[in-house]
Amino acid sequence: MASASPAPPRVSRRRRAALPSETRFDRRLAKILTYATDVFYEKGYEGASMRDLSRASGMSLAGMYYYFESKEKLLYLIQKHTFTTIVERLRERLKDVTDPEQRIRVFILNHLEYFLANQKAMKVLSHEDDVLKNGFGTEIAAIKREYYRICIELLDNLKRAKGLEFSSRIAVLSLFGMMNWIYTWHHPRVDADAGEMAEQMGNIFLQGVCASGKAQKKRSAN
Amino acid sequence: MASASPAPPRVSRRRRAALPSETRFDRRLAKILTYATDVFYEKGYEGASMRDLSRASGMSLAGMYYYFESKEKLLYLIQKHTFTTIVERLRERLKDVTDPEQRIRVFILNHLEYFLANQKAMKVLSHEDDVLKNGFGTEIAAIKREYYRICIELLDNLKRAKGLEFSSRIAVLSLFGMMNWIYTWHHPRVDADAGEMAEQMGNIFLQGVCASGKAQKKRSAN
DNA sequence: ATTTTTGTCGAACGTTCGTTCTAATAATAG
DNA sequence: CTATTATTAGAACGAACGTTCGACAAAAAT
Repeated sequence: MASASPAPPRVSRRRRAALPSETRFDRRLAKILTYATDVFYEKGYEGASMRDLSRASGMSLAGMYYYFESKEKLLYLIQKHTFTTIVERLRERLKDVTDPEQRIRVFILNHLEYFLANQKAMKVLSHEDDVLKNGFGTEIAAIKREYYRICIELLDNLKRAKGLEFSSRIAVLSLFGMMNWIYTWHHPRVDADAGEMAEQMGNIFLQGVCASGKAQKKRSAN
Repeated sequence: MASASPAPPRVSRRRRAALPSETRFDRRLAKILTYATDVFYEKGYEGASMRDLSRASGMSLAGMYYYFESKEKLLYLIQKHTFTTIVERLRERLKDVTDPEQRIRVFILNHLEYFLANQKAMKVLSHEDDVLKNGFGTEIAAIKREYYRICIELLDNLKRAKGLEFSSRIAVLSLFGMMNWIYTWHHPRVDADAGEMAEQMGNIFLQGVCASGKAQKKRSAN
């Protein structure tokens, strides 16, 4: 498996890379990724076998390996695509907003909207956080760190604008916890949609950090 | 494997259930549970093999099955013990406090203190949430629902006492998210201890729900 | 001292795992 | 219509899986 395998014939990947920019290969691979996401969502990465994945995709076990070289790479592709997309969309949305508080609300809304619209993929991203090894793992970790950085900066801006004082790290990670935990309990039938959820979590979080950040020393309140 | 196996000799479990109330068997089993928790923490339930567990326990593969009848039962024992203990301690602590806000702070402190003192077990409880099937699964789910109920009641009391209005469900599950997510990021060397963490998360959450629950209709704030 | 019980182990069971070989088909091009 | 390339599948690989068996040592009871 490791070292230099003597056979380079496989791994053609992109056809001629010419015009259509989305080859049949790419489209089929994307389909497989979707089916695989379903299976990983239901059984977890370790619990899902390649045979489960092939059955769900309607493709033979061997046929799968024409599209990707290992189960681990498959998980990597899912995570990379999901995470890249959510960061992309966030950057787009942040362009329109300047108010520090609103920018945080945009962050929360973007996260929850994408999370609930792609719940399965986001569970696979959140839950199978530390299963990728070596190169794959570090690449996903880098995107994660970047996403974290963005949120920290948004919060630091709010602190500066409002003269607040609190630990950005704990606040941000608490916020991530609130949002990411959703995959364990949200049911579209009974729970509110992303907009409503973002409103409420935004309220709790923003009023929380604003109020608690104001009092340098503890106040007895009333 | 299924059906009525002809051999009833195994499954003696508790020795004579008499005086010492903690037999050698129980003590050895508890040790194994601790080692197993470490392994599940590192590799996940599906990713950890019985051979991994036997190696960590310093006991032969076959020897393990003298103490429990399956890998799933082992996970069940870990989760049950962990969850039961945290609820027990909570009940004890709540006896001393009557103020609704303080009771919620007690809840948070109890959760975080136990979480950080037993981080591995708590990850195994949080992360391997839906892997137990049938009887095992429903029993753990029942404790979880009970724990959730307690928290909802604490929050409803606060709402009544302060005349607040917000969704208890979203608030509680947000709080659980904040707290449980810790297992993904908390490092004892760099992050604060449970008391400090409970203080800060308690601030964010309580000020958050209090402030956001006061305004029935949205205010433009400033 | 010997029987019974309690604890432990090496070896193996049958099954499933991720992956690969080989060869046959479908699509595309000349 | 052939040559070529992209795509699929059957069968098998060795390794690892959870679990069980039967024999055996240590401890406790008689």
